Formats: sequence, structure tokens, C-alpha cells
Amino acid sequence: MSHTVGVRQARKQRTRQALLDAALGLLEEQSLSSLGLREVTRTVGIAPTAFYRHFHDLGELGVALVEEALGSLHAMVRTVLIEQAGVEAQIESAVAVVDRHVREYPAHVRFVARERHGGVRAVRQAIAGQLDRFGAEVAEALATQPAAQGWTARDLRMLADLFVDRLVTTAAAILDTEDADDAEAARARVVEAARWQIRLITIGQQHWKGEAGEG
Amino acid sequence: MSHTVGVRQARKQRTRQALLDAALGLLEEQSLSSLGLREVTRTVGIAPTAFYRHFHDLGELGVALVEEALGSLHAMVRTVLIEQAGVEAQIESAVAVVDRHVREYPAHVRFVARERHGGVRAVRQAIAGQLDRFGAEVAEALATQPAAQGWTARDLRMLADLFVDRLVTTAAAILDTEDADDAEAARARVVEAARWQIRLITIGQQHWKGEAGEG
DNA sequence: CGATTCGGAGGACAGTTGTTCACTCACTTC
DNA sequence: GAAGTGAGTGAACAACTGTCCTCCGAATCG
Repeated sequence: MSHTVGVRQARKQRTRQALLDAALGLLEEQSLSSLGLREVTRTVGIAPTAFYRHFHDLGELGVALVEEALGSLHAMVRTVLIEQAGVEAQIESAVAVVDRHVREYPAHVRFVARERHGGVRAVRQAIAGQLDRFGAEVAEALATQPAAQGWTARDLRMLADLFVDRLVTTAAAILDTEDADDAEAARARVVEAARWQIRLITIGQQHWKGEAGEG
Repeated sequence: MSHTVGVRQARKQRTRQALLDAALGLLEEQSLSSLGLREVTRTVGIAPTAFYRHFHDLGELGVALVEEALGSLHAMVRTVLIEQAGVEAQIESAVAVVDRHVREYPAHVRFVARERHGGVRAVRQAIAGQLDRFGAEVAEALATQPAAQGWTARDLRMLADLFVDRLVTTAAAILDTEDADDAEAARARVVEAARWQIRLITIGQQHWKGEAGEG
């Protein structure tokens, strides 16, 4: 009973992961719609036909990559918005989480930024779906905060989307600093600008009702 | 002296434009790094080798497309921020300009959104350069407004970038509504959300000094 | 008018692509 | 331990790619 999972199935999942890893590596310098099936299998070291044992399509592989890249996103909402107390601490934490995530998984972030509006419909929809769920979760978390009492669900959602878009844009902007003159300094500037911008949005949130009470 | 421009040069520029148009059309359903040179010349109706008379590379064609797509951007700053008086009118005007621009040039907008983080470095840099100039111009325009008196150039630039990013994101989001169930309604929701979000940012701007006076 | 320039045509080149088919052979199952 | 499953192989297919070279013919120039 030492192999309840099955040697075969384990080996299959290992080459499946190898395909995902190889594709992610190749996608650092091209986009999914130009990636070749043979290109991927060649870098893994298997025959081209073996690819079909795992995916019908390169698009299907792309969707799997989206899951891998954005699946861990949801745990972050809790980390930032629930475990932290105080607006300033939340801003600091949110930006820090993004910064750290880009440093740890640059290829995943690049993939999402590139394919969010890329040429493969299925992948675009997968990313849009994940970000939509993410926005909903942030809105839900915001609703529990004292600063958002009395807000409609719709307003909370628009605010959440504003935060999410800003974090996604920030992640992409951090990546772009990699080939700058002084990469680390440029990165610090982007992160600082993101903190400033989110703080400004928060101030807008706090004064919303007083300024533009909705009819 | 009726042909000072030259029949030859005019014909050349006409096929050059045909190449750009054909490429833009093909790029609606794929990304630049997967676009084929022969694919483009085939839809134009010329021999593959004729391509080299106009561009060394498909990347070079891409850079030309960036110029075509984003070159008209700078005139918009004046339209929105100078010709309009009053914050509310400016917000309305900015969002309306984006909405109209996406409706008139959807392929150009899609191209920019797709290639902003796409697989061709030269095109990425061209887009980044244009958006950078755009941000600088918005910051400059903001500086003339009474609401921004006493702000540092750095703060104005971060605020401008926040506006620019929001408008770019909105343009891309509008495009995504094209294949929704009720496209026109979804589009209206996106536009309304953008207005709401920009209004909130503006409120943050107005209360910035009072809340977080910098040392 | 003659000479020259140059946008475009057409053929040919070696490589690459996705997909098919029949196959092997280690693992699983009974 | 025999039968069956299924991940991976390897050859072959037609279709396609970017680029090179030579050539044509109309627009330009002196």
C-alpha cells in the first residue's frame, strides 16, 4: 500500500508540470499565440505527440497556467484586509504583498499581464474570470470595515475594482522596471507611487459621502 | 509641376498604409509576435518580398502602428483639461472622449492594450514612451488648475499617471464588453464605473493636503 | 530621348509547424 | 502471472514560414 496514488499517475502529473514550467519559461519572451507545441515539448525533452496526453491545445495549457498564476490570489485578500488593522497598515501590506509576489513569481505575473488582453480568447476569459472573483472578494472584505458602512454593494464593488486594477497595473509596472538603468531604484519609485496613489484613493473614499451624496 | 510630391512616392506610401491596415485587421485575433510577414502581404495582395521595401521587420511595422494609434492622443489633453471648465465637466468630457475613441478606433485600442505588455520589446517600449509623454502632458495641464496649486511636480505626476492608467484600463474594459450578452448595457456600466472612480479620485485630490500633509 | 532608380513579382531555399498513425513497454488490475 | 491500460515514441504528412536572388517595368532625372 505504499503507492496508493499510483506511480503512473504521479509520473504523468510530473511531465504535465514540466510542460507548464517549460511553457512559462518560453513565454517570457513571446506571447501565447506564437508559442509552438513542438517548442514546448522540445524543451521538456519529450516527443511532440506526447503533448496531447495532457492538453488538447496550447490554449488549454494557457488556461491551466492562469489557474496556477492566479489561484493563490484569493488567500491574499484575507492577509491584507482582515489580518491588518488600520488603513495605513493595509495600504502598506497590500503594496508589499504585490511587490513580494512579483519578486517571487515574475514569470507568472508577466504571463498574466501579457495574456490578459492577448490573442487567445479562452485564456483572456480565464483571467477575466479570476480577476472578477478577486474583485468580488475584495468588495466583500471591504464591506466588513467600519469605513464602508452604509455603502451600497455596487459602490463597494466599483471601489474594489479600482483597488484591484491599481494593484494589477502596479505589478505590471514593477516588471517593466527590470530592464531599466537602475532597476532597483526604478522599482522602488513604482512601489512608492502605488502607495501614494492608493492612499489618495482611500482619502477619496473617506470623503465620498460628504462630497457627493448620492440622490 | 503638378506632381511635386511624386507619383512614385505617393504610391509607395499608399501600399505602406495598406500594409498597416492589413496588419491591424489581422491583429484583432492574434498578437504581433505570431503575425506572419506573408500573412500580411497576402491580404494586401502583394508579393512577400515587397514587404522589405517598407519595413525591415514586423516589429518595425508594429512601432509604426503605435505611432498611428497613440499619436493623436496628445491633442486630447487640451480638449479635456483646458477647454472644459469645472471638475465635473472635465470628468464627463474625459470619459466621453475615451468612449468615443474606442468606438471609432477599436482595432487601434485593442492593438495597444494587447501589445503594451506583448512579446515584442520594441513595440512595448514605443507604447511605454507614448504613455509616458501622455502622463507628462496631463501633469502639465493639471498644474495650471487652481485645485492643484501648491502641489509638487512629483505629486502632480503621480496623480496624472493615476488618471492615465484609469483611462487606459477603461478603454480596454470597454473593448471586453464587445462579446458580452448585452454588449451596449455592459459598456454603459463600464463607462459609468469609470466616471464614478475618477470622481472618487478627484475627491481624494481635493482633500489630500488636509489629510496627509507632507513633512 | 537615354540612363537610372526602385517598388514589386516570382522562383527557390531550408526550416518549422500541427496532426495522423501504428508502435512499444512499464505499470495497473484482476 | 496473464490481460489490459495508457504515457511516450518515431516516422511521415502537407502546409507554412522568413529570406535570398534575379528580373520586370514604370516613374524619375539629366
